[in-house]
Parts: sequence; structure tokens; C-alpha cells
Amino acid sequence: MNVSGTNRLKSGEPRALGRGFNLRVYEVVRQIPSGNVATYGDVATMLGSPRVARQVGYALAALADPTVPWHRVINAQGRISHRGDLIRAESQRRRLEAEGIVFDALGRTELSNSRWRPEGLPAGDVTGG
DNA sequence: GGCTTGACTAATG
DNA sequence: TCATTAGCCAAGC
Repeated sequence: MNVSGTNRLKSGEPRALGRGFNLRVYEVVRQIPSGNVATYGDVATMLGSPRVARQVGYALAALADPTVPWHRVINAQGRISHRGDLIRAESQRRRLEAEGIVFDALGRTELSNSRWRPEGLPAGDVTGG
């Protein structure tokens, strides 16, 4: 059937926070400077495990802190993930555009131009610069 | 302790 | 470019 559940969270509200991992995610995301974006994998890597990219997105989904620039986190395809909530994607895109991020007609952005590359990440492409 | 869910990623057709 | 498949990990009940 469909692995992408549609009405799994019957509660309607995000799962409670207060866990270590989630807090770690927020700390990393808050380090993303304005005008830059990072992928879930990047944030996960900062946490020490690039495998937890899912948890990164999941943590942001349950985010309840306006001080966290969750909108600066997008997927590796340079696209915004909304998982059904267009409102969320719209708001995210608006915020990014306000910071200088440019989106393509397909709703994608050039990570190579605005991707956040902290000293922690093993940056590989620095051609052009 | 085990099962289910999930804002992901990479590879393939 | 989109859809499908497989993998990894954490949170919640």
C-alpha cells in the first residue's frame, strides 16, 4: 500500500519535544546564517550521523520555536519538502526569497550557490568560489 | 522491549 | 522529471 501515510497522526498535533536529539537539531539549524540553506543530510551530518536526515526533518516538523530558521532547511534536491502542507512550503519559500534565495520555475534552488558549508562539513566543491 | 511512523537520501527505470 | 525500491535512525505508544 502507501508507505506515505496520510492520516497517521490522528492526534493532529506534533509529538512532544524535550528530547536530546530534537534539541540538537535545532541548535544546528540555528547556526545557519541568513541567505544560506542547508539540507537535512547536512544537518544530520553536523549531528554526527548523516543517516538521521529523516529525524532532522521530523524534528523540524515538530518544531515549536520561532527562533529556529527551519525554513533554511531543504532536501538534497534543492526543493522544499512540505509533505502535503502547501501552506508550509509557501511560507518557507517566501522566507528564503526574502533572504536572497532564488527559486527556479520548478521550485528548486541552486544549492551550490546558497548551500551552507560550515567548517564541520567535509566541503568538496570549491571550484569557482 | 517491540512495532509503527516519518519535512530523507541514493540508485534505478 | 517522476515513481519506485532499499537503507538507516529516533520518537511515541
